[in-house]
Amino acid sequence: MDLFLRNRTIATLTGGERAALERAVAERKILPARATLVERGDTLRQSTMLIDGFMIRYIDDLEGHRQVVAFHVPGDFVDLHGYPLHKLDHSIATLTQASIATVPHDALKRLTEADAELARNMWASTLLDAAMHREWLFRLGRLDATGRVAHFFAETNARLQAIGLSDGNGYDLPITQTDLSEITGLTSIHVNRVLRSLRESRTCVFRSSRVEIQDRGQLEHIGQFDPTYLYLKPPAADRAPEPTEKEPADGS
Amino acid sequence: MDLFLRNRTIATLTGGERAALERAVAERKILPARATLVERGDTLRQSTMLIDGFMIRYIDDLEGHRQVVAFHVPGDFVDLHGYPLHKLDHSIATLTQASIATVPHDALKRLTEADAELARNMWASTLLDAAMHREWLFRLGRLDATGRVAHFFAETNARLQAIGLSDGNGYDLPITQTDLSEITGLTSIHVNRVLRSLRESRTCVFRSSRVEIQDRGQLEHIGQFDPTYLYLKPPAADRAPEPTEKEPADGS
DNA sequence: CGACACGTTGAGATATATCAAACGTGGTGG
DNA sequence: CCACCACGTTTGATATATCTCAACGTGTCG
Repeated sequence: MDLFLRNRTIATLTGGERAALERAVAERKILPARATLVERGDTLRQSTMLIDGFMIRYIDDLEGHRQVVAFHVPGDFVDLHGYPLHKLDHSIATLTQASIATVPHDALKRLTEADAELARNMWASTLLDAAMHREWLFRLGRLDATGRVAHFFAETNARLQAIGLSDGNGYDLPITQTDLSEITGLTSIHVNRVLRSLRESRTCVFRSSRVEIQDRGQLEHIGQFDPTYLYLKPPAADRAPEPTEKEPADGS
Repeated sequence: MDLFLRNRTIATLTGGERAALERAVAERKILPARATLVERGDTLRQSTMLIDGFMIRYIDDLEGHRQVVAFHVPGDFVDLHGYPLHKLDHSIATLTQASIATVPHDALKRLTEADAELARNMWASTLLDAAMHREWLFRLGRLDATGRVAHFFAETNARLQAIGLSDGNGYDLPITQTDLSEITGLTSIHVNRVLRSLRESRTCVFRSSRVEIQDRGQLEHIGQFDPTYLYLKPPAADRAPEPTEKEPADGS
């Protein structure tokens, strides 16, 4: 029932739409940590909603080194794009133990054909992933090692805060420094040194699977973090109308 | 009327769907080279189809240095994602003079509400951009300077070949080395050195706004290029079948 | 012809990778 | 309980890729 309650990443969905999606869930499962769910090239017949835990999407290079291309938090529709695309260009795995719900693609087909508005909102939800990809491109292309790690911590802080898993000053992040290196395109050794420098500058501490942010302003400055690309909306999406800006009437 | 004929990037669209889109075009325009079309944060009421020329999407850092996050070729729907998203997280500009067609969002709304299949295909088309973003993340995160440039040349070759603007061994690419550096996350000086090394290894030559590929196998190997993420389909029935990976040049 | 954008080259600085090793810690089995 | 192991973390020394700064070349176009 409260299955998707945490889900505010898909802030684009109304309560009713979320409920419809919920009814379409075929199966719930617990996956172990560090399990591969989908391999690059696989064909999908259902999509996966992450309920609890952390998952990543990644691409391997020739030597088998991973580049992580997306990091998923509870409430994310991990591979909704698998519905229009059918076949995935990347692999999907858990980092931690994860609780998931799967939605068959034919259920999605029925839902989207019945409700064009829902369809567009699901479309938008996959586009948020694309926006995040772009910001990651910026991170890898324009930031130095410290900036990349800071940016990831700041981004994750904002995302987790939106779902109530961070108070803005710290959050649990049960991943290794090697995971961080695969996210930031660095070596794990260098990540370790970056972490030390962030610690010594009293910016933030990553230790025992937890990020403690001591100076959020500085962290976000080092990472040149500007959260607009997350398209986060104020938490109570199904209560208050969005106070962001007046919508151009849609012509409906 | 041959407006979208080149368009094979949206290989997901049928002829009829493409025609419907074509009828929705409100305006055609010629943009000058190096003109900004959309600024990060702008709200969109129409989307832009690129008919001729090259465009980019980019994000600026604090010092105003660009990271290019997407490179667009004729036939691309440059900002279709602006329809569900409304507001863009990045800027859009031309590199060369460009001919474009604009489609109002309310026309898209009508089309997608009338035809769920078309809606899903347009959705898929934006997901191809996301797939490209992911490959670019791989490029920036896991490849060295030579690999990044080689990967971009190989990718662009494949994309242009799909729309008949490359014969597989060379194509016009009227961009500067500085543009290349903003795409690959390098300095223009280093790009210059990489280009020399590609030239001296008889892999490919970039000169006078043209890429000449001397050893496609090696180029793709250096760039670890695997085109599956482009989701290219064999170019319909009206053209010659694509030479698959079984090429006479045995490469490596 | 001169101006300006773009390309090329060199020398030195710096960030990050690589290699090697030690350290801590939680879990496991004897 | 200890011994030990696997895994992740930390540190040091060195190598190397890329950047930075500076200068010079080259083509194009008014």
